[in-house]
Amino acid sequence: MGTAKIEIFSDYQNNIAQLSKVLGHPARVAILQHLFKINRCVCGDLVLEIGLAQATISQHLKELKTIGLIQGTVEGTSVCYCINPENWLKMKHTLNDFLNQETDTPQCC
Amino acid sequence: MGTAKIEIFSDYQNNIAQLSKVLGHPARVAILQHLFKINRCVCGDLVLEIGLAQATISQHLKELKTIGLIQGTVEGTSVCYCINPENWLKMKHTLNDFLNQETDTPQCC
DNA sequence: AATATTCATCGTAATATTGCAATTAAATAA
DNA sequence: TTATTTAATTGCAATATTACGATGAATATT
Repeated sequence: MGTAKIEIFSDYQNNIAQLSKVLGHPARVAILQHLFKINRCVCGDLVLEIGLAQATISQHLKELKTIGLIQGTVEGTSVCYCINPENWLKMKHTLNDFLNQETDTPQCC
Repeated sequence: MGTAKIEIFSDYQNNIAQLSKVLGHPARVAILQHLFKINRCVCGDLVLEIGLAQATISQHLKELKTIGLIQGTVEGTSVCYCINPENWLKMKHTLNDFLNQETDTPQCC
């Protein structure tokens, strides 16, 4: 128990859920927002920008990196992070496809 | 610890995160998909449709209902669930707004 | 070489989530 | 009334997530 039964769901359903889950924490939303806002690599100041400990930010960055939404390049002692445009676009299309579902006929309740 | 520090984030960031979180489980994605597919109220067969225990489905339905994505009407001994179109649209716009962020200039890494 | 800076990782504590069996509650059917 | 049906709730176990201090690894600076 405690684990989602992903094996009984379709790849599509698991994909939507996985992408949404990564966006399901305000710190990760804030990180992505900041990366878009400054529109370039960020070396380090994310810890100052968001008010969480360095270890915590690093953990959130890892999740964003694992799913491919951001990419990092080592620059000396620091690491530069930025949005991965292709994967962001892919996610956008996938989620849009799901969100655009519409009901043709009126609901009954 | 263990709790997200929602107080240090903006309402917007928390809203995006909250909506995404609800979509962050394949069972809830499957439920929503089914409601859209059959395009009318569902009375009961969700437990058969998804392969999870009745108590588990009920819990997921509660989360979807709490955030307003679905609504339920009592019909005798059973309850009819369907999509809440207005709230679905609101969510769609909110998430689209976030997903449509774009980088004007090329990334540096 | 010694020190400082930056970030990842480890270990740990607190809380949340997932899933189910059992029970309860409410309405209908007999 | 007494079943029967349906869905919510409760209680529990297993796992996941969040957060942070401490440590480690890599590079830069002195």
